[in-house]
Formats: sequence, C-alpha cells, structure tokens
Amino acid sequence: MLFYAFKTLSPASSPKPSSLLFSDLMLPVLSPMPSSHLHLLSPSSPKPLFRSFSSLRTPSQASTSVNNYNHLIQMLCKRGNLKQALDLLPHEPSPTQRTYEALILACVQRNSPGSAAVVHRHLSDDGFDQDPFISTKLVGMYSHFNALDDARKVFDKTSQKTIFLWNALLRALAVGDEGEEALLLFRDMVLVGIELDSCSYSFALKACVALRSCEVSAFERVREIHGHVLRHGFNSRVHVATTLVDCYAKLGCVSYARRLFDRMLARNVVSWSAMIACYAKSNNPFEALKLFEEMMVLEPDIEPNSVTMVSVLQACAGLAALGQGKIVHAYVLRRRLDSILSVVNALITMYVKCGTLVSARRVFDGMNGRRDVVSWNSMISGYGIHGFGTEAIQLYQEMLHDGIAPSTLTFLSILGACSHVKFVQQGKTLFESMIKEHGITPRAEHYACMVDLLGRAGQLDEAIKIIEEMRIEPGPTVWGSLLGACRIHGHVELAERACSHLFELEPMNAGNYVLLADIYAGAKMWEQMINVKKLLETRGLQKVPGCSWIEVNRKMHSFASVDFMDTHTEELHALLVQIVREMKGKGYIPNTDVVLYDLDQDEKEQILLGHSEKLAVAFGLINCRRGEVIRITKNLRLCEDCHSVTKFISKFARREILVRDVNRFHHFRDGVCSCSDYW
DNA sequence: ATAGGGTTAG
Repeated sequence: MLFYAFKTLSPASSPKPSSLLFSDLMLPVLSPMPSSHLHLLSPSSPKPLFRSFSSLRTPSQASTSVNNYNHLIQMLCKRGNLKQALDLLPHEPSPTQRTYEALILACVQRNSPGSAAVVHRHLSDDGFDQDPFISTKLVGMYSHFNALDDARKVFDKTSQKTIFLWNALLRALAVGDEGEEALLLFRDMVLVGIELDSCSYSFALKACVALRSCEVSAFERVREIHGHVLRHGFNSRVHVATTLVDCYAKLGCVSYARRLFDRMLARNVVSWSAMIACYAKSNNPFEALKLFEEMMVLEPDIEPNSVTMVSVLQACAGLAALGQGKIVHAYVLRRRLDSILSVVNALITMYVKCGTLVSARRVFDGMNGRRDVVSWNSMISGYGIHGFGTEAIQLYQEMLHDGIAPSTLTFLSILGACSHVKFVQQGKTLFESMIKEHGITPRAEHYACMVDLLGRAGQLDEAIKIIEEMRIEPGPTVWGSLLGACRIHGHVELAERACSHLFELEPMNAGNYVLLADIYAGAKMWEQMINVKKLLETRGLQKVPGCSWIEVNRKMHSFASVDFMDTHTEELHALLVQIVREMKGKGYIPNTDVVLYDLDQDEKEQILLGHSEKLAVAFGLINCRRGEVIRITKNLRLCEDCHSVTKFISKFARREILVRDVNRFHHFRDGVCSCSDYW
C-alpha cells in the first residue's frame, strides 16, 4: 500500500525570484559589428540601419561595401528582419554561401515559405543549387514547412550527395510522418553503400515510430535496424542507444526498453531523461519518480536538466503528488531551470493537477509577458477542470487581448470548461468563432467536446445533429462522448447506436461495455445487461479496477476497490460503517444501482463501502490534520454513491475534500460539491 | 553542417 518515500531532494535554501532570471534570457544576442554602427542596432530603429549602409556604398569605400553587404544581410537575418535582407539580394556582387545559409535560416525562423521561394530562386541563379551544403540546408528548410516534395526535389537535383544531405532528407521524411518513405530511403542508403553515421540510425529509428499505424511492422523494423546497429557497433553511441530505448517504449514495449536502458554502458542525463519520460508518458508516473530518485542517488555527477524536470513534473501531476511537486519546484528554482518556458508550463500543469489552482495561477502570473500559447492553454484548462467556467472564458479573452493566437488545444480546453458548467450557449458561440474567426478546422476531438457539452446538458437531439453534420469520420472520441451523455440521461437507443460504432472502432475498450451495461441496468433491462457483460468476458476483457490514492506526509497511499474488507482496511471499514449509520439516520439511501452484480441489498451495500474512494476518504479523515484539505485522486469517474457520501462527510466532519476523478475536480465543502452534482 | 529525451487536451 505504501508507494514511496522521497528523501533525495531537499527544499531550496534561497530560491531566486523567477523574474530576474527571465530578464537574463531576454538580452538580445548581437554578433560582431563595426563599432561605429552599433548605435544603429537599437530595436526601435531598424530603418536607419539600412539607410546608413546604403550611404556607405560610396566609390571610395567600395571594397568594404562588398563585404559589408553580405555582412549586413546576415545581420538582418539574425535580427529577424528578413524583408530588408531580401531587398538587398539583387545587389551586386552575389551573396556567399554563408549569406545564403543565414537567409535560409531566417526563412525558417520567420516561418515564411514565401520568402523561402525567393531565396531559393536567387541561390539557383547564383549557381548554389549544386552546393551540397546549401542543399542540405534547403532540405531542412522545406522539412520545416512540411514541403516534403520540394525537399525531395532539392535532394534529387544535387549530384554530389553527402551523408549530410542523405541524413537531412531521411530526417525530413521521418519527422514529416512519412515513415514508409523514410525507411525506403534508408534501404537505398544501405544498398548504395553509403557509410552510415549515428544520425542516420537515429533518424531511421524515428521513422519506425512514425509508422505507428501498423505497430507490428514498426516493431519488426526497429528490430531490423537494431540488428544493424549492433553489427556496426553503433550501440555504444549514447544517442543511438537512447533513441532505441525511446523507440521501444513508444511502441509499447516499456519493459523491454527498460532492459535496454539497464544494459547501456554509458548513460548520460539524457538517456536517463528518455527513460523517465517514457514512464511519465506511458501512464506510469510512479515508476518515473522512482527512476528519477535512482538517478539522483546513483549518479551524483549527472545533473538533471530542463527536459528531465519537465518529465518529473509531469509524473508529479499524474500522481497528484503535491508534496513531491513542491520539492521539485524548489529544486527547479535552485537550479534556475525556471528560465525555461517548458519547465514553467509544466509547473502550472503540476499545480493544476495537484488541485492547487491558486499556486498554478501564481506561477502563471509570475511569467510577466513570457507566456506562450501553452501557458495560456494550461491555465485555461486548469480553470475548466476545476469547474470555473467563467474564469476560463475570461482568461481566454485576456489571451486574445494579449495578441496570442488560440490553437486547436485552446478550444479543446475552453469547450471542455463550458461543458463542465453547462455553458451550452457560450460553447456554441466559441465553436462558431473557432471556425469563422480563427480559421481552425474542427477535429474529431472538437466535435466530441460539442457532443459532450450538448449531450450532458440533455440536448441529445442537437448532439446527434452535430455528429450527422460532421465533415469528417466521427471517431471513438465522438461516439464515446455520446455514450457518456446517454448514461446520464438513460437513453438506451442512442447508447446502442453509439456502441454499434464503438465496439467496432475500439473492441478492446472495456469501459464502453461497462457503460452500456450500466445504462441497461438503469433501464432495468437485465437480460441485455447480462449479455453485454458476457460479451465483455468472451472478449477476455476486464473492467478497469477502481483505484484511489492520497498523499500524506509525502507518502502515497493507494487503495483498490475491494469486495470485502481485510485486516488492512478494518479500521477504515469501521469508520465508514459508523458514518453510513449516521447518514442513514439523516435519510441517506445507498445508491446500489451502481453495483452491477446480481446480489441482495446487504451485499450490494458492502460493495459500495469497499469503493476505493471511500477508503481513501476514511484514510484521509484519520491521517490528515484538521484544517488541511484532504486531496484524493481516482483513476475512474466518481460514482453517484461516493459523491453523495463525500458530500455528507464534508459537512458533518467539517472537512474540505478535494477529489480529482478522471475528468475533473470535485471540491466538497459543507455538504456541497463544486460540480453542483453535474459531472 | 545533422543527432537523444520534454511543455497544453482526452
């Protein structure tokens, strides 16, 4: 039952205010310039810079101006002033290789495919289209624009194909989700006899992961390349070995990845971070934290970096390990990793998921102008899952006001927020504006949000209309939302319709069968219910066992739902029996409808008492100090009976209880829940 | 000249 106890990290002695560190990073980086022109580089006066250089081109200074032109273009590129740099292109003499390199880089940085075409045309005219160095850069650039055809054209055109050029195209195809194409190219490289380097292997392995659509063959391909790596002695290269670990983990072979990791000869902070990230991503936050602790203990010379800390924070968020998360926060401050945006964003999410919205907001407010769209999305979704719909919408409007363009995820967060508080009209309006004002094409997930919003609010006809009008195939998320709504409103026919799709789309998802059985039970259609349960069994599936956990003094205590009490839970059981007796005196009737077994009333009540959340609440009542919020996390949705019992306890034990279920937070205080019984 | 691991939703 005892999960872990951390001893390795101690709180920071004197954390530095984060704003100081941010300003360090904001200092502009200037490359060498003739000192007489330095004063022209102030950000407010880009134009005088240009004019002043034009005036330099007097006959007496012609020789300096030749160099200075290239220098100037490079300088403008570095400062992101691509337009002015392009204006200088037609001037004689033609730019050098380095100048074109700077121009290509600037096109990538400014995200400007239009400028890229201009640059490409110019360098071709100047004969650089056969320059393998420039071609490599061009392939990288087109890869950035996801213009893989253009990348390939550049590759084909260049007769002198260096390993850099091969690798650049290989990488472009792999990161462009063209795994099949990438692996064909890799095969060509082997056939042609190119001498592969460690980058080639890393990219080829990445390509296998991009094959995800067919995981079996992806696994085979990784094994093949793995064999190749071993035969050519590249397994001792840290990058290659790390990519292998990552690949196997991403294809679902986490334990095999771990074995590889354990056998690695030389491990750096990376390899460690990769393995920690694998656990954090594969829904195994506990293992992630354990491995992090191991790294801190066993490898004193390896210092965790921002990537490590993001994964560790993700793990804390997954576990809702607030105590641990705070220590990690202190460590982040001490190591000054809070200058890294992704780390700060991960901090926001950690506090949100640990139930301390106020701390999340404090971190967010401390970001003074350094917020990106991820920071906003994290905070907006935080308000959403805590049931603060109005605040979520308000923050969304502040975000627009700040000139940050909302992303597809912004709308998933904000629509989710509307759904939690039944803001049907606002949700509809936002969905419309997403399409019309922000030009975002809704994905299946957005439709799923709308179906959830309308369906849960009881507007099932509207929800169906949304599905029927969809221009894309409604995936499992959409039908799943509809099924969830049917459960709330006891709509059997629609549930059957949703399941006819779901059982085909995701036959191994036990949750769908359980929901349908639940809906049949609610309609007292026992025969149908038994049939669904049989179907579940014949497919070899099992209901996901309920599990709740609670952190007390930085130790995690987890509880599985049990059908009978054993010695470990005796004390908790006794407390619950006492509470229920009192509640019954005040009119509480156990909601045995949620028990889908064919048992008599007493037995059903026993099962209700064994629900993991009640055990965790009882444990919290005994072990948490008065005045302290009891924070519980649950792996499934909260059942009705646990919800009403927890409401009761919050009132009569005068305790604040915060429960995070799989969808949202429930804040119980004085007999009421923040979800207003709508969840 | 390329390269490994990470940030938001469900």
